[in-house]
Amino acid sequence: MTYLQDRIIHESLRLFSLKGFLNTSVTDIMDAANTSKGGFYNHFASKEDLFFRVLDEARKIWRERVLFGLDEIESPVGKAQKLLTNYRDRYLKDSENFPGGCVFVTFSVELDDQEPRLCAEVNKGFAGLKRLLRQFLDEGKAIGELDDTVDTQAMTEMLFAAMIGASVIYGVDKSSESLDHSINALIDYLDQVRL
Amino acid sequence: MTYLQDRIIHESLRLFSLKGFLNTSVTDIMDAANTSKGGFYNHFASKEDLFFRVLDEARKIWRERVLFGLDEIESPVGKAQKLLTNYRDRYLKDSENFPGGCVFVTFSVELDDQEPRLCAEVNKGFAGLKRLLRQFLDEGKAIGELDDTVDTQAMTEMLFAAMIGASVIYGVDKSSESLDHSINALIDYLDQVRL
DNA sequence: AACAAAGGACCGACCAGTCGGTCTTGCCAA
DNA sequence: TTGGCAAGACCGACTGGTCGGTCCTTTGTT
Repeated sequence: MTYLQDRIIHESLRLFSLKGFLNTSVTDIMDAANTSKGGFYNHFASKEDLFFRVLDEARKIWRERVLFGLDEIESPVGKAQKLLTNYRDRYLKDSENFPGGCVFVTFSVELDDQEPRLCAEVNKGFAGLKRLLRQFLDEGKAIGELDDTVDTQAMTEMLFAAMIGASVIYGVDKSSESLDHSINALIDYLDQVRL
Repeated sequence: MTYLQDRIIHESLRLFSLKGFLNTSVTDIMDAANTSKGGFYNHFASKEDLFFRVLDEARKIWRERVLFGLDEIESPVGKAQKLLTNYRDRYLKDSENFPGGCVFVTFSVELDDQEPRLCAEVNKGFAGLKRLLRQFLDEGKAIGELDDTVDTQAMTEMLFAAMIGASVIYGVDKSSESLDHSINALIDYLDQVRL
């Protein structure tokens, strides 16, 4: 991984977050990374190749930010709550890497009906997050932190939907207040269902 | 409003829902509507003009679908719940007009950092929906349907975020099951906070 | 000398939008 | 009733410009 490759990937990440993949031209990226077509195509086979490399990097950053400190918490519901605050404060508000909002959401919305192969790769990440949330809730149920009657699948779908929605809204209006409110409401909700 | 204009607007609505505004070419629309460039530019000043006309039509359909039957319900919280089921069953699942999912979400995600003027128009609709949800919750509080301690603003932000998120997810995976679960969880949540 | 990195002119395809022209429609005079 | 004709709906080749990608040239390092 050379310095230039790294610069291209990170500038792409910023631009994809702002403008999406299809509407960011390779020339845009070259301008932002201060290089040229030749420089780019020496390191990347195609724009699609760049897509997958950027996606990898975005996932790495996402995990580092959102899963931070989760292993220090014992309560499964507490883990879910910590994940939510991380998601809000350490991930969505990161305007350095994601100035236009969550890049996974941008990708999935623009690619779902146009580039199914690329979108499928994005969706793997979504499935992973959903699985993780579900796991926390199921564990909470298993150790008696949540009532037996709680429908963990429905709760997972709702939490997940609200996280995605919060990211869309924050990407559009950049209002910390709305974001804080919606995530806090989710955290409070988890407190309420906790026994 | 001629027949051709109407056809162009409705085919545009479908294509914008699938591919977004920027990634749908006027030629794509002409092919779908079985007409030609000349035919199009006789009725529309520009692609941007088309955007606003399509947006108007989408809003009309949205209101007709989502607000259906609300005035027959007296309970404010019941209205919010009816709005949620309408949103799910009568709006999101309408693959005739919105085969690629909610067009407002598609617009706002792709336009927020690229076409602020167009995006601002989309956001007016979002603000309206949020105002409506907030109004139902505040009315519920006023008539004693909800506890005085309920934070209606936070609850509104959460409901709104979950609605937007559910629409993103449904647009991507077209899974009725996920959609039903997340919306049902919201409806149950409103039942739980209701006194 | 040898070779990888970087530069940028260039290619065909496609973009939004224009424009000269054709064809259909319906009105009006005889 | 019929012939003439204007309005405007519609067509599609065309324009300037941008797209992703190629390839030849130059630069820098060893």
